[in-house]
Amino acid sequence: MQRLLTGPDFNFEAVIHSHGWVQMPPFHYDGQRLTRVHQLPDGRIIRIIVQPTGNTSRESFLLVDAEGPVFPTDSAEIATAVERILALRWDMAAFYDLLRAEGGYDWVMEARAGRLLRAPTVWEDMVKTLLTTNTTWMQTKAMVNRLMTLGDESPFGHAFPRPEQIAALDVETLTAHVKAGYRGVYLHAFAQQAADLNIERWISDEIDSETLYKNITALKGFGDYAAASILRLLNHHDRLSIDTVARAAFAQWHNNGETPTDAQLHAHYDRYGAWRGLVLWMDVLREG
DNA sequence: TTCCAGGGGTAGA
DNA sequence: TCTACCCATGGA
Repeated sequence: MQRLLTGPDFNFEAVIHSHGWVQMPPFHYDGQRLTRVHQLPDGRIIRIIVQPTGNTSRESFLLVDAEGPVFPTDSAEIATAVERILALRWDMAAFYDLLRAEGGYDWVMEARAGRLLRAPTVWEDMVKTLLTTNTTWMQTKAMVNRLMTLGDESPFGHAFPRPEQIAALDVETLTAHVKAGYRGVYLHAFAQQAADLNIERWISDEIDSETLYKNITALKGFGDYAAASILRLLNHHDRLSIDTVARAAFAQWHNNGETPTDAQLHAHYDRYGAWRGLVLWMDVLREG
């Protein structure tokens, strides 16, 4: 058990429900505790358990526990994973300053929204994003659930499969097992390239958004929507992830119910500069 | 049966 | 750069 400092502008519930990842393994949320089946670098599989201190959602500490073959020397690795998962180290001050100046987004500051739930690896976030393209959310979850069975087993369930495990399968087997449809070849090709591309380094602040965009869209199956979505999880918000959800949100809040063109979306959100993508996502998350 | 979903690749202009 | 067409899957 360890305690992690979150800072004052952190809301556990807001991060948990910042998008759909919480609905898919290896995440699980029971309403109080976020758990995640986590594979350590040496292959051991543990379950990480995170909950805010007390029963409120705005405490400044998180309680982090782990089950399974855990050693005291794992605490740093676990803390790093949790910081990554909950975007603990994101500084939201500039974002909130912008929204205060712009007006109309008081709920974002009240909810301490803006941080996004992420996997501990770029690989997992990119694979899941690929499986959101041109399909329903229900099918995305089904594909991810089937994909999970290709990862190593543990008493807590499967760990998310590693790139080499996906790459080791032949494309036909992978596609049939996941029922990934035409995405199967993209998934397999990505798995084969992931290590050489050193994608885990893409989390680094040292790589600019434009370079990351070019690297991501160079991969088959990752277009503008997917790249912007992945960049958002990498804390780069200067691109709009335009999909049916974004169009529906814009139609509801800004366009009298009419589906906007991409040009309309760009015209509206460009004023938010480096934060435009996250502002759009706040409109998606906004409730009545 | 047809449409389409948290889109993207490709050929042809 | 822009458009038309194609892509597996499965719920509505």
